[in-house]
Amino acid sequence: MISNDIIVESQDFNIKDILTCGQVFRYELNPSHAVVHSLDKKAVIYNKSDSEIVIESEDREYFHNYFDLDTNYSLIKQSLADMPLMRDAIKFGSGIRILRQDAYEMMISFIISANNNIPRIKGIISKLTSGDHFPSASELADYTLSDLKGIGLGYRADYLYKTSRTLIGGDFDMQKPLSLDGNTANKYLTDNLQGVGPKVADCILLFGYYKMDVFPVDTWIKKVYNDIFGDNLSPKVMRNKLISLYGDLSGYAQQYLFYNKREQSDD
DNA sequence: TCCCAGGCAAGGC
DNA sequence: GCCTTGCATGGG
Repeated sequence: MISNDIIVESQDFNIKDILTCGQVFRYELNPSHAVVHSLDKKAVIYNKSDSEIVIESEDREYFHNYFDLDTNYSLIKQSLADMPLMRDAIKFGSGIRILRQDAYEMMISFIISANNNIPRIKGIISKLTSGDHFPSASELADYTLSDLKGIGLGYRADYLYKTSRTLIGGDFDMQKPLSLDGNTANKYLTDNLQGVGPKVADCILLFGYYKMDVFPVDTWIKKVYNDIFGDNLSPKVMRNKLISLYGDLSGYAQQYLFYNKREQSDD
């Protein structure tokens, strides 16, 4: 019997960095191991030795792709190292990888994330899922508005109510963003999905469509930007300046910067 | 009590 | 186009 386990070198792979850098909400981080959920699939991750990590699951191929194991993060970090602000951030989050998550799950998760904090986001998503099952769009559409409000969504209940219906309505093309550049894809999402603005759209594109020419600007990135450059620009201008700075590596750069700032600011 | 959290929609200009 | 305002909820 062939094992489904994946063995990964720990060089560019750190469980805590990957799970707590803000890209994924359905995980548990334990001293001895971690568990991560993607749609209805689950993987258990643990350190086998100082140099090796094991990923256990029932779907080796899925999680090979999910953990982006065909991308060389040493090269990415090398390319970013000489760019502004990056050196400390890369050192701090050296084990980050951008997970290739499901686009639909990212839509739901990041609609919930708007003007919200991470523990609460995790709690709400946890209430939406039953066991390991993440609700499909049509299952979400079966919830009444008061059902959704009852799990603490607040005004975001209306966003999920409407967006779930858009997604099952047939006019929205889930594959469309794949063929578009970052800016055009961002517009496609914000034009069609309730509760998806520029920032949430960039998160969906980065984590759900693996597009690197986007730069989610949230409160933490604003702090980073203002710390360094001092000027208080609009999120849109800030985003465009950052993308022109980091180019096709913007998505990676954003995660290192976000993780660094947020963790260093913990009380 | 006020401020904040991976912001967005709507309305006014 | 840009700018302002209101917004549910829970934690500090």
